[in-house]
Parts: sequence; C-alpha cells; structure tokens
Amino acid sequence: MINFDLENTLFCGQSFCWRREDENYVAVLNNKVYRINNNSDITDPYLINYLDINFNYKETLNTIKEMNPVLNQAIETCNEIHILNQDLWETIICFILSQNNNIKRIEGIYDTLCKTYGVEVEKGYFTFPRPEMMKNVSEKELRDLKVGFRAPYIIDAINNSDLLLTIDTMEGEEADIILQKIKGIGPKVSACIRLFALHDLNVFPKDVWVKKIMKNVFEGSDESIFYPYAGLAQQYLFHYARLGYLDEYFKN
DNA sequence: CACCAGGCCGTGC
DNA sequence: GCACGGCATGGT
Repeated sequence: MINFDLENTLFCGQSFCWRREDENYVAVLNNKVYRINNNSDITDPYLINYLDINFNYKETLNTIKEMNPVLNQAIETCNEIHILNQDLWETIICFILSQNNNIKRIEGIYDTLCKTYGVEVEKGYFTFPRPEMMKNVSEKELRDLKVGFRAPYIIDAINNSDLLLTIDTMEGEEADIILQKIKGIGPKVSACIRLFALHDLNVFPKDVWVKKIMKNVFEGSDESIFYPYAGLAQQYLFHYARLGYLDEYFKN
C-alpha cells in the first residue's frame, strides 16, 4: 500500500513521464515499464529510491507546516507529496524543454523524444533516450520534432553530457556552475535539476508562478523563510497555486 | 487578434 | 550590473 499522495506526487509538475492508464500510473524508468497505483506494494529497489519512500516526510512536513499558514494549508490540501529521485540526464533535458513552455506540451515532446530515439522495451513503451543515442542528432531534426528554439540547447547538452553527468555526486552550488555552462540552462532550470534529480531539498526554483506567489502572498520575502526545506515548500506552493487555491491573491 | 506557458540569450546602456 | 526584445509552438 502507498501511504503518501501518489497522484499529487506524480502530477505536481516535477516529472513529465507519468501517464494514466486504466487504474494505474505508468512510466518507463530504469529500462522497464512500471505500473503502480495506490494499492501497490513497492518492493523494487529502483522505485523505493525513485519514490523516496524511506525519507520521513511526515515529520518534516509537520515541522514546515509551522512556518506559515498558507504553506500549512497547501500541505493539508495536497497531503504528503514526495520529491522524486529522478534520472539526472532525463531531468536535464526535460527542464531545458520546460522554459517558456507548458506542462502538457513538455509531456508531448517527452513522448516524441522517447518514440524517436528511445528503446522500445514493451510494445508502445519507449525509454527516454540516453545521450549516446542522440549523439548524431542535428538541430534541424530536433526542430522538426517541435522543440522550437530549445533545439540548440539540447544539442549543447548532448555535446557536454560527459561533463554534465559528473555532477551527480556534487554538493550544492558546484553543480550550478557546471550546469549553467550549458546554453539554455540558467538559474531556474539549474535549481529544478538540483531539486528533482540531485535531491537538494533546499533549492528553490523561481518560475513565473513561484515569483507571483512570493510577491503576492509572502510580500517580497525570499526563500530563506523556508530553510532548510525551501525546495519542498516550493513544490507545495507551486502545485497549490496551480490548482487554483491562491487565485484570490493574484487578482491585481 | 492578443497573451501566456516551470526562461534564457544576446544586446544595449 | 539591470532592462529589454526575441524566441517556436500550441492553447485560450
């Protein structure tokens, strides 16, 4: 049995690989097709790590609830959201794709990349392509797949994939330095990669939603009010706002 | 038609 | 250092 909020965890904007299929959630991870639902027993070691099963979210959430009433409401409404341990390369490409884009279209491009360059591990189910599988891809080819102006950014990431994948053991801002050498990776994309792949729960990605939240709800304070779990707090606020619960604050 | 979406780059000051 | 326009595409 799943004892946290699987729906909100998989569809709060941190990952782009999960789809609904009958009563299951489905994704291709670790070269396998995973199908899970709220009644699943998670015993697969990859999934235990991916879903961050062993971290004590209940205690942590009880702590950060005290920080602020709006954050408290977000946690009460969204229940227990886990920050996933996602594949580094996949996360890099997905969040390069995310810039000036929307989640539905990011998911569409994700599927296209898998279908075009990935490996079919089960009929109709493709892996997300490793950098080696995209070594000879041209910018025009990517533009034909509708990635738009992000095409050269992806090429740059592919060409520097050896360097990029060395950051998986790095602490904090070291990783930022390397990541932001890539064209198309700035502070926000870099923060998402650190939060969703390197699991730094204190980094605070500032997208258009979070900027709006900080300005209108927290009246210009910065993320230090959520330390040392700013990233986790951020994910609740982002999702809560996108669900429409903060609309009254945004009426100006 | 306009404006927006999990931004960033290049240019100009 | 900061402000600004441009950027591909699809949705509202």
